[in-house]
Amino acid sequence: MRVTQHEMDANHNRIVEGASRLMRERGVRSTSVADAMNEAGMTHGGFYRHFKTKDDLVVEALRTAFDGFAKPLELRQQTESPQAVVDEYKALYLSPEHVANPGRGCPMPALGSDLAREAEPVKAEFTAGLRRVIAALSAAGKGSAEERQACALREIAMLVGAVLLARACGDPMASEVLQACHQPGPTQR
Amino acid sequence: MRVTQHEMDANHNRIVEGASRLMRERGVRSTSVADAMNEAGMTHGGFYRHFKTKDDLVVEALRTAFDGFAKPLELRQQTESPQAVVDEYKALYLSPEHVANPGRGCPMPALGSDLAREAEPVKAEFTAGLRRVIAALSAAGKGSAEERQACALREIAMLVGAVLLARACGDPMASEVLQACHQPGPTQR
DNA sequence: TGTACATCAGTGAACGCGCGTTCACTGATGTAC
DNA sequence: TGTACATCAGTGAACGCGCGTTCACTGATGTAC
Repeated sequence: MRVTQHEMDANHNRIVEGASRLMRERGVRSTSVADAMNEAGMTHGGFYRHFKTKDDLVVEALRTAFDGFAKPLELRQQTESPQAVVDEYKALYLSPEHVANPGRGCPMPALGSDLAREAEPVKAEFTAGLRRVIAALSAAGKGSAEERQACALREIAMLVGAVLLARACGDPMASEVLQACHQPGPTQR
Repeated sequence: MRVTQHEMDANHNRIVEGASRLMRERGVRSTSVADAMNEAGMTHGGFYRHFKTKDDLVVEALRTAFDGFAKPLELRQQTESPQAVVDEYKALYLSPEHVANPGRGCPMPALGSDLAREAEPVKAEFTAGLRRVIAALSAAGKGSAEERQACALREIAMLVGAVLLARACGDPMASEVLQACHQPGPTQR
């Protein structure tokens, strides 16, 4: 039962978006090709009309995850002050809602440990996503471009680490982590 | 071919230590029961003389990983100043060697994303390990115990996030991340 | 615009494989005398 | 200390299951005339 080109594109997007959510929730290895297809309302057999291998899906799903998480940030950047964007991002990132809903959240803490073991194309996509977030957050602050970028990187590392720890610990430690990292204070020394 | 009690204990430790390293390198799901037993020079059939389920091995392997990584830190604490311990830990943590060798490194960035999806006993073990690291690092700095603990937590979150990002990106981004996080500067704002 | 036909998106059975777990078996260990 | 025997750590075959991938098939779509 062949479908129209337009319908096929829509199906493709549904597969990638569903897989992107499932992988952030359950992990890359624990999301099967059949899971991803069922999530899109199809059966596993048609998978290879859309992707050469499962790895291809991982790359597209990662791109989609960064898109969904970075795009709102980039849009807000056009209407708000750089510092306001950073403050809002930080509050959103460290919220209990973000910790509780990895499927709709940042792919870095959700998939980081997994993706560190994946092949080059996946890592390249991850790097591209991180660069987008750095760019969106390094407009604020003072100093040279390099200094502001390093500062943004430190901030991102802390946010990613905080959400990772909060999710791996569970309450009540999760709250302690979020609260500590929400404070504007310096890191040690 | 029954072995002595002493030999059995030694085998148990070899299984746990090997699994601890393999899991940090390949991930929890990608390290099979057979992998862990082969690593200890045995066959998979004997696994259930040592563990009730694979989950039990995960908990023990995680404890061993934290032990190997936190114990040197705690020992140094008895002979050096709190600030020196923190400085050395940070340098070690952000070193390219640590990033390149997850099997002998901190379990938090290596397994964090995985463990966030595991059951309660695993998360409890993770929390206990994190508390050990917090305790070892919160002796330095000034302010109340709560302030020093929050400060240590921010520092740990940044370190964990930095290694996670460095591993998931690969060079040259990895070097950028490590360099930025090594600077003592404040996080954003 | 209408007709004939090649294309191909999606289906569901099948493949070989590795997984966690179970089990009958082996033979050295530990124990009771 | 020596003997007889129950225990049980480790082996390797086997289990049911889900995985990624392949493939013959279906029938609506897109195209050539």
